[in-house]
Amino acid sequence: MTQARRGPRERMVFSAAQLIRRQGVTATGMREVAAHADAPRGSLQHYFPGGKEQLVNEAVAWAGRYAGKRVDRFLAGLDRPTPSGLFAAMAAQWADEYAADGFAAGCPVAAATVDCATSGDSTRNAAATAFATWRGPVAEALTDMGVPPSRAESLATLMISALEGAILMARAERDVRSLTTVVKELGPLLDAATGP
Amino acid sequence: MTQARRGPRERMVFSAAQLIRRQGVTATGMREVAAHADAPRGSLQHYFPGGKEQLVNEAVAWAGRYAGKRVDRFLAGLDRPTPSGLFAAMAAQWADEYAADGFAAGCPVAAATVDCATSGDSTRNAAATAFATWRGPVAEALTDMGVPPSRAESLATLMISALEGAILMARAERDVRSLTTVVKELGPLLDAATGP
DNA sequence: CGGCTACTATGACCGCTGTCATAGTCGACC
DNA sequence: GGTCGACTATGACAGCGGTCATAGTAGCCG
Repeated sequence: MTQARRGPRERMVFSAAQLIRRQGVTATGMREVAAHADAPRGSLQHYFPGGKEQLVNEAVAWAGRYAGKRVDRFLAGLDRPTPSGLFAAMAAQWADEYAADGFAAGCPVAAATVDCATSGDSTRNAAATAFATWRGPVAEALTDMGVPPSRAESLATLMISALEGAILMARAERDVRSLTTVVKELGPLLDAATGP
Repeated sequence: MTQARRGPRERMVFSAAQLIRRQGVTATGMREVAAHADAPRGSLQHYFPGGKEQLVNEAVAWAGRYAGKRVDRFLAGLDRPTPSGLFAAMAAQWADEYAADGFAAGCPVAAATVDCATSGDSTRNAAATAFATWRGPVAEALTDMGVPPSRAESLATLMISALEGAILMARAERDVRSLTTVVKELGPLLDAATGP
């Protein structure tokens, strides 16, 4: 999944995303990113002349693309695609990670939003497009399942909102209960939208 | 609402919460908190011998209590209390603030979770109890409205999750659309739970 | 070989952070 | 008055932050 055989630049973006989703943006240092990526420190200013802001923005954008691609993966994994099934798969990815590796990490986009929405306008913008990049495939998948296009965007927003909030609570409580709860409660509502 | 006539200690906790919800925990400095509270710097180590961690934890706890009390306020403001009405009021508080004062601030509990869930265990714990302090009154209100106790906790979790996520997206996109969307989509589901 | 570009390697700078140490002020109480 | 406690006021410290400057290496091209 995470090929070590990638350019140092890409590795640094990836490492930045990993560290950001664990510690937040401000608490993540540039030197730390380089060390985590096994990349030379001098490459930072070479690949990211825009400084930390650029690196963070690219990490956020990467996370958005990753989340969007995952949606297609989830759809391929469902033999009988339903909205609730997709949502359950999205939440299960997080629940599985938490069960396996602990509750150390959250969503990088959320971290960037919380940490930079006020100060860094470009980062805030990167987070907005990341959410859009994520929401797009979800809404598209919903319409493919029979959800009217007018509601697909709304339901996609609801799904991502509930998921992000549940991730937050799960990390705080060190318990995946919030994730399983939102899946259980939201499932029927989502599937009901596929009817005429 | 925010009486300036309070002890310096309380003012500092309040200011800490305000700054944290704007900038995050790490980006908020102790000196900055003291200045924002018009409190002497020397009082920091006097009132908070536990250092920044203690101050942050108290700010998070304060936010949790505040959110819990707001629920009762919202209920008092509704002449005909319904689950969807409560949820709409909770979201409207944020939408109104964003419309009036801009999208600078988020939820302090979310900020603390994102910033300290990995590093600071005591702060993570404070965030967990803050969520519980918030969820309690919501679930209680739902049962009072006729929601079976078995589902009340689940729906309260769903409401807070969706709200937190919508806050996140609203800040990133500088648009309250996510807030209004989750209210619209989740309302019928919530009200349907009051039936037998 | 010379020259050029891509990348790496360090070291230094300044600013800010949380924390500690010390001295000072103020008011109440015996 | 004298003493004690609560609170305030500064200054210093050590550490880390991002960033700039400069020098170095490697490889390709002509």
